[in-house]
Amino acid sequence: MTAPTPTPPIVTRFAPSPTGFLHIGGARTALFNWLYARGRGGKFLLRIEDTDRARSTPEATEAIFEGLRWLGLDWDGEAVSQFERVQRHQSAAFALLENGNAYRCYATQEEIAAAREAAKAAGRPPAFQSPWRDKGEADWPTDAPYTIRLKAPREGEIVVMDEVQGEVRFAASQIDDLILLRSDMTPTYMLAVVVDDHEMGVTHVIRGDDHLTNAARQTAIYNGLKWDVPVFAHIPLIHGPDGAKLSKRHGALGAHAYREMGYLPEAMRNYLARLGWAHGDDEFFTTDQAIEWFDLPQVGKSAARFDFVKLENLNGQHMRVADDAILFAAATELAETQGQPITDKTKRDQLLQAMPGLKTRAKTIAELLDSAYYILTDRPLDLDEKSAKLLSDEARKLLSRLTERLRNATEWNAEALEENIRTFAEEEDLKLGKVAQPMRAALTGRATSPGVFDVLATLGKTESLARLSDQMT
RNA sequence: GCUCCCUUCGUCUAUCGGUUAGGACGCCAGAUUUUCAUUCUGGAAAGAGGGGUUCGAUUCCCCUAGGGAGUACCA
Repeated sequence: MTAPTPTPPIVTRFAPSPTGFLHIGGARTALFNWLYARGRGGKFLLRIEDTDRARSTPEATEAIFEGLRWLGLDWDGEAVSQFERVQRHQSAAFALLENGNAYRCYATQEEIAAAREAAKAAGRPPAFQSPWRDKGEADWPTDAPYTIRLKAPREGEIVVMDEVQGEVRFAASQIDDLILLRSDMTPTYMLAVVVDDHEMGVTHVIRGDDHLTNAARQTAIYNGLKWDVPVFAHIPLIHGPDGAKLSKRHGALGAHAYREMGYLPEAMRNYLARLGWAHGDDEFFTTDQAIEWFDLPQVGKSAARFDFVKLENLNGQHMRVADDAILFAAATELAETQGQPITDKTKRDQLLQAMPGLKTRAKTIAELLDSAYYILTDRPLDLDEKSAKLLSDEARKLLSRLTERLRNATEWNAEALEENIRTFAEEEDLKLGKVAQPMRAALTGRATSPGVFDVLATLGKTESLARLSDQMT
């Protein structure tokens, strides 16, 4: 079933501009590139598009690295800075000038704006048609600033072969003579991307479908340079729960935000991969499976809405099967970023020990930490409303009888304690719940918790008896 | 305005002309249970609208509507 591997190794890339954190849409684009490369023994490169000096910051670059690292999306080699490659971009522009596929344009911005207005009013495509396109050196004014524009084809059409969108055709009239080098001779994005992708050996450009029309423009540049056009795959954007473009209000948060909400990287990868891509009926899968299964033709063409509820469910499923040690590490780390590091050795041990009971009850690490409340706080416990209600006078009397009995217990593990307490309930002629609930309230300060016998076991005899006694007086 | 893309349960999706239109999340009901979860059963829930093509369309074509993207000396 697997397609024959093409001879040139596959190279994909992720090329964010460092103007903010790694948002969720970018993370998914990176994931798709990563999955595609990793599934085919290819390379996944990272390029920082920092040519906009005013908006690019080193902090943002670092945030992107961190987000990618947290998600486990490792890139090959050093990250490339686009800004540092301006000379390469310029020489490509000059090459285009020399082979007749670009020209000097002396049109001022006012002239261009006026021409655009006129075209728009006449209902024509607003693509600016420069009068300098066919002028020669003899016509050039001296000392006037100029830009270098691509001499895009005027006739025919540009066809973009896209692995996701299929064959997309653009009339040449739609593609204007885009600027390659600005009047200060700095390269534009359109040029820089083409040059960098080509020189980095990128074979597959997988990016958001907001770049689909750019693919046509860039194809014109590739053609002018006589370079092979890479395989394009324009994936649909992610929308917010309301169907509108993803904004900060919804899920357009940085990767760090998801981390702080207590999501596991493994679950994020699973959810993000599943958003806009499917492998039959598979919903819950590992990253290795995603690497094995992922392919471009299966990517859907329509935008998907970001659904936190489903993410939570998936995260819960991954937590249930995760190693206790991994969950422990994530929980202690989260506690630390919340400013409440868990330093006490006993508590750390108890947290790890209680993990099997905690992980089936939480959908996020944050929830897990919350339900580990009974481990993390010191006595005397604050009782919440429901647990206070469970501790009626009658219940307290019952508990004091039970406490006496437990004082004599020789074996302090969940199984032995369960047997012991079940016997006690029978002797009292009570259903187990009548004993378990008040006990849970005294032990945890809440009406819900992991199994009480497990709670008893993790807390240990001394602490358990102390907490029970706290409620006796 | 112009160009391009998209449209199956509320949401994410499967289906590659013939299915009782499948799965998952969420929701409802039930079972298990010391609480809460987990787990397990069952249920409600979809092909935007209109034309074609065809023996037969969710599937292919066209139109309409709705949504999205692009249209910069931003990236």
